[in-house]
Amino acid sequence: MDKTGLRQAKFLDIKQEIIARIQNGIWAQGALMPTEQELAQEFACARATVNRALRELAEQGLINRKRKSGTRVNATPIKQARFEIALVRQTIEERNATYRYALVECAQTAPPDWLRAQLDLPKHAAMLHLKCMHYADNQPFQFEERWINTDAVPDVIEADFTNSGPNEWLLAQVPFSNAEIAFSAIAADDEMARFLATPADTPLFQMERTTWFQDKPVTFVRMTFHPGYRMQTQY
Amino acid sequence: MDKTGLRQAKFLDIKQEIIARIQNGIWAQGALMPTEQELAQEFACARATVNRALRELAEQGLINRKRKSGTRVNATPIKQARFEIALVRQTIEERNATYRYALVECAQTAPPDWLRAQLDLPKHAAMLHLKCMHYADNQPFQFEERWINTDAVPDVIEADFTNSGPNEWLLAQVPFSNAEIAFSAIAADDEMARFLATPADTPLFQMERTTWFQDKPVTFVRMTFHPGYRMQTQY
DNA sequence: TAGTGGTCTAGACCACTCT
DNA sequence: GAGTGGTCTAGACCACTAC
Repeated sequence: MDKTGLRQAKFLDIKQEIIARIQNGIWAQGALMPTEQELAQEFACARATVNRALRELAEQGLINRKRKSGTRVNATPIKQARFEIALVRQTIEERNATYRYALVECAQTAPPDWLRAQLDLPKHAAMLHLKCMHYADNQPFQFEERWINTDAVPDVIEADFTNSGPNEWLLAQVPFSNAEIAFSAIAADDEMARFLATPADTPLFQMERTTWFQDKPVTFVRMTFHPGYRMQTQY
Repeated sequence: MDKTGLRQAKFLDIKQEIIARIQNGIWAQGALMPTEQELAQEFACARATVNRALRELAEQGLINRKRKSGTRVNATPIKQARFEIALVRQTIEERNATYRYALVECAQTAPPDWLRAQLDLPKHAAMLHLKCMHYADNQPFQFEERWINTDAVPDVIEADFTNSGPNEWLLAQVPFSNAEIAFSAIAADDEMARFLATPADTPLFQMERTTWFQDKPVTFVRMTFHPGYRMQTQY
């Protein structure tokens, strides 16, 4: 079907049709939908094709599937917003701005207590503590404060962060780790205010990220953005 | 197969194995991976099974697939963070706190200019303008300011928002719409400060959401959270 | 033009869970 | 017990694209 000149995968057609039926109230919220077999008959396709459409809709949170009891339209859709977390460099270059990086500070220290707790580290763990700045068209864009667990990534001691940021280095060394991320609003302290060229106590958007590699804490980073920064997405 | 006592789908095993190989550097970043056929042979399964594993890894952004050229390990993984956007009521009840709602203000007005621009509305559009509060254990949790396009949802004029919030009503009326969402940090103005029981100019976390239903703007909402609020997730 | 991933099929067996 | 979704297979054709 649908050989009308448009070539779209059949399971996408089915997804669209199902969404439309839900939006138009043909299948009400909380209501039971037809079984995969019935839908496969209606759409004249294999059950696997219907299955893929329904599986993706379930992943998006629009429907709820249970063996034996069937597929239901979710009453309160717990929708998910997806944010792409890219390198600052990419974020800036996508805005057609010139990226510039500067290392502010770099030293080996013992972690503060709150960080030891957060990363579940032993008392005398050795860490590398960094501060750096990211600029877009020479305007302050992001202030980055980072701790790296030298136990998890020994090579970091010899790494040179004068010309490129620790994030890019880490991504090359420790690919595809797990992370926990948090967004919040904070007031600029004196240091941030100076680096981000803003008055003290300005509200700033902050992103914190803790990263593990194979259950070993690797790094904690606190990225504070310039005033007015917005994080946006569709869903 | 895989009758070793563990019951996990084979495509999940394959996913894990591939992630492990990437993490251990067996397949380096940017490198070409074996074809689906070769992997199917190695894992002694159908190509469709390998396909599903690789498809999901590609969705997660770990690998990059192109017809004819093959599958590559992504060099700079644009990872995605997923946030679940639920009703305030749910968010609060999940924290085992008691939810309370209060309507502050509700009036039909013309939209301010910036909102007309944002929603692409005609000059004399009619809108419902609402302010309300959400409490957790009687502590201020979220201040909500919302505009609803009465043209898109005429029934809203007769809706009663004294006992439950407009979001719950809208979800029941306009299921599964499209939305755009933005996070930012702002300073509390006098009104917010009073409602959130905080000094003026306190940094606050704010979430703005614009919602469409079938290409028609439905509502714009600005949710401002109590001081110290953090939005968290794993990825 | 040939190789790769993208999709689809018809059928099968299994796991879960409602009754 | 029986019905539903979850997965897998072996094979097929197609679309894209590097060569």
